[in-house]
Amino acid sequence: MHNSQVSAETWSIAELATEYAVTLRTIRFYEDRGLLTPERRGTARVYHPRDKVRLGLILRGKRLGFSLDEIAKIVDMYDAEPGEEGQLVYLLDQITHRRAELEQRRRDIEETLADLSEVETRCRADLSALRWERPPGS
Amino acid sequence: MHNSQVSAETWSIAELATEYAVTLRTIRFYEDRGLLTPERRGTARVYHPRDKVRLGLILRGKRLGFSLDEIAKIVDMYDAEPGEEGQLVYLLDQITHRRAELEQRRRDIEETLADLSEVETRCRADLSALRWERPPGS
DNA sequence: CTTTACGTTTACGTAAGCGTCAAGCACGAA
DNA sequence: TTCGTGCTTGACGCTTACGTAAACGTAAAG
Repeated sequence: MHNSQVSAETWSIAELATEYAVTLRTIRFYEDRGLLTPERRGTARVYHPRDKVRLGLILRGKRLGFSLDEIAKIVDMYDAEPGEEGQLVYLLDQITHRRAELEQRRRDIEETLADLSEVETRCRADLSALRWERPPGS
Repeated sequence: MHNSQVSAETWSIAELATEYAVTLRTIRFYEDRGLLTPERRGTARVYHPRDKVRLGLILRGKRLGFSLDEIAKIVDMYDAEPGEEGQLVYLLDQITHRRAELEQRRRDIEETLADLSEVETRCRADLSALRWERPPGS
């Protein structure tokens, strides 16, 4: 073990890939789209904590069904420099917008979960009905 | 008004399209993928309440970021015939699966909303800081 | 030196989810 | 009959988000 001092400060592409269960291709693709900007050590990519966090955010965004373009905007909000007033106002506006979207999604999820429970109830009823007419052990 | 009696029992493709704010193309595409099966009156499509409900479910599924294939499975669960035991067991399994997915998504949403609140707080702080150093009316 | 592991770029392939014509039927009004 | 309106079926195009080779570089280990 030759890097016990600064260990876990940076990662290779393969390390990130296995940790987040994505392919190398995927990670490179995200870089291509400007979502990740790893350091280069020679030709190889070196990922810093910032990149790792961003990858996590990207994947969470994907689970939420956002497109990479949308994710780019969201993720860039996180490490935006204070900037000028107009920029800040724009950011706050974006936040309001995203929040509304997410709350709609949450409602959709609640509804769908409720529907699933209904289907499940019906399903269990059908099942026990089946087992009545054809008693256990047939 | 010549159809005041059985009105709202069936709909044309255009009616559904405007009501749900999608294009005709989209609706036909969903039919092509087996998600909708409208009646045919001559050459025209006639949509019954069942189709309308399904379209609503499809669009909700889309908002949740499911693919049409996944949506097909989900939606088909809703109006599955009682069927045999194996089928019912399969269905219950699917329900468990979907529920897990949705709950993951809900967690993702909660986290993202929390993050957004953080960014917002930081943003508002930066903003008021700016307005302090450069007092109102500059 | 050769193998092995790990990485690189370039580039074509593909499935999903429609948009966008083009060309034509059906039907009521003028 | 002709027009307009609404609907129909192809069929091609496009973007997104990668998969999948192909062909090559680099560096440590045997």
